[in-house]
Amino acid sequence: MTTIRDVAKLAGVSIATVSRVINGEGQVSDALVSRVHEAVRRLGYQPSAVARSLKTAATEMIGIVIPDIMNPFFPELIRGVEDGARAEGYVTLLGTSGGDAEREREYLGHLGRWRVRGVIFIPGRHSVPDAAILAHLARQSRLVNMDRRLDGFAGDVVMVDNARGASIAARHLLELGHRRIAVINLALDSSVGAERATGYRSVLHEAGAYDETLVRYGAYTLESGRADATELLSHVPRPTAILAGTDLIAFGVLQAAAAMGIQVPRDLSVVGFDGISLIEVVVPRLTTVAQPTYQMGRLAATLVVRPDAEGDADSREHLFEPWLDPGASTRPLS
Amino acid sequence: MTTIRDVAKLAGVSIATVSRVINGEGQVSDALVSRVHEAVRRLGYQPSAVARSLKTAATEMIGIVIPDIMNPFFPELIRGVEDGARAEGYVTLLGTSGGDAEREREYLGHLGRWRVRGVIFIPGRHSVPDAAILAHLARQSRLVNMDRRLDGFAGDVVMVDNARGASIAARHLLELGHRRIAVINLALDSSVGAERATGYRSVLHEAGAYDETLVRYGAYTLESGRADATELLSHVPRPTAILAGTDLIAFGVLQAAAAMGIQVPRDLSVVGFDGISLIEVVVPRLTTVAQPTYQMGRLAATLVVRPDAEGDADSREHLFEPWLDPGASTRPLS
DNA sequence: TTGTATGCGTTATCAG
DNA sequence: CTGATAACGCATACAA
Repeated sequence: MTTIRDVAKLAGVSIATVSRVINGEGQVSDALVSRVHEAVRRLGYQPSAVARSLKTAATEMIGIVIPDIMNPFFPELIRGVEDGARAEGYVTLLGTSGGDAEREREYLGHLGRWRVRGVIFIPGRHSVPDAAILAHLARQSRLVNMDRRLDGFAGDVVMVDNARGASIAARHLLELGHRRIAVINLALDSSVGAERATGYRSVLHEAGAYDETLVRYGAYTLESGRADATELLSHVPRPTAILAGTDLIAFGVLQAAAAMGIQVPRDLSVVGFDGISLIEVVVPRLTTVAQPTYQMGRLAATLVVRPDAEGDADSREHLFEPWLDPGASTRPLS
Repeated sequence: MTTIRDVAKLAGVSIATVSRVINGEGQVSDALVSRVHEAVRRLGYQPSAVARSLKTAATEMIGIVIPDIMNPFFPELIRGVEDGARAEGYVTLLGTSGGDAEREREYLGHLGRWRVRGVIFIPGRHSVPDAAILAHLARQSRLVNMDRRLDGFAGDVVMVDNARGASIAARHLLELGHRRIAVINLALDSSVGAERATGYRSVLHEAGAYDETLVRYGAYTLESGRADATELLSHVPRPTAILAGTDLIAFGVLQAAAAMGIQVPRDLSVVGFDGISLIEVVVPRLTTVAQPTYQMGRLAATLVVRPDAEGDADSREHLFEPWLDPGASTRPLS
């Protein structure tokens, strides 16, 4: 490897001057500046970020730990995070945990040893993250909790208002005249499932349309949604609408309906949650409650690298507003 | 931050001993080993990967630069890469270029300055990567080119046999009796498009079924596929089948067909390419030519961190075999 | 404006 | 077996 010393020698200056030129600090005469630049160019010199970081005790790297990159929600989130990081000159270390607490620990450990500026952490469903590890990470870097709530966590939290979103979805169906409404939600052991459950329930209950026997709790997968839907749609009388806890679950519902010869939206209205871009792909285009996934990722990254930039520094909880994104999978009850 | 010195002091040993214990090297008496471990535990000490890397001149990081993480093909690839890296104790730095040469340069620069062990590079469609940057990267780390061919590149290449895959798709339709076959392929300026084009053409041509007026070249997007399909499907007589250059394009074809009241597969057979997991979501389930995306990612990572592990070190070109993954979007011409 | 010298937290060499 | 100590490549305080 060529080092700053090689550049200095070739340019006939000291390494301090080379450093100054490269970082644009201090006053250096034009003559030396161009000689240094020339030497850098000739040697193809690239300063070592490793050495630089050791000296400055800062890395210009952030980490993100997500449960599952195959879940279409996360690529968009990552895009936001990466753009946010990039805007500040940071690069992103990615770790996918598969929801496994052991792998979460492993990645958080890596991130800590690399002394990243901060970590955006989305815990898996069953993860009981090692409190000590998190505490240590938080001490040396900024920790931002996203999407799924980490209980007992004191730092910044970025997520959508799940209860609000769920109530928007439920209200939409009620306004369309539906009353026999089934719910296929995420299991209650995740904050996402629990919060959405309260949203669905409170609105449906208020309208006298909450039927516990039509409520299911499953996993964040298409298969889970399909299975639950298949069972629910065989009830007599059949539900006229289904509230799906996520878009992926809603896709499963669409499949189940298609397989049973039930036409959406004629015979059944379906509402998803998340607003992943793939809702455009299915037929009929899914009606869903969307969240500003990309923006949330960007905010999380900004919170990590420039915490003061976000106005109300006191507010640790950044709750985003979801909105109804109407598709062709819902229509008035006829 | 707590350093190796703090640990040494608390344990009453030299920093050399602490280092030995942590890395499990050299001979250290049991007594000191446990004293060091105890001190590490008490202080919550985590060795600095930055300092370690400066000393050892190795980082245990690899980089991957992809064009677009929203393209569902890449998350699966990344999963393979990350698992492969993780298996060797490496972490993954992610960069998405948006196909922009400027951002590619930026990320490759970052990766070089971080002295990563190697880089998996998937160039964007129009990228003319700076040869000098690549050469420099290749000198200090291992460079693996994936998916889209980087011309003039001398290192390892990992990709599917595109021509073979395209010919498999074309043959499938021919065997089903189709003759009026349209092709919606990727633009020829990417190696993927060009190679698939030769596969489609040679097989169709041999069967006397190659009709240049039914061939389109577009972008890797659903919209592009939908637009081209809408136009092609208005031809008289209408094509009875469409070869789509990617699954996403095929999704666009399905949408166009649905919008025009053309039933798949009754009135139109559609074959995709890539085998992304979402083919399960659409109705009818897409017939496609699949590639071992995850495995390819794993191999690329292994090639980077342990190049000797892959038997035939002489062969630089790792071409994977695609296969037909039959769905419900194709059927015999009636 | 420029250069010299110190130290960042490790690993590894060399003595003891 | 254990401990001093010298780098690793850079940024920076201090001198000149």
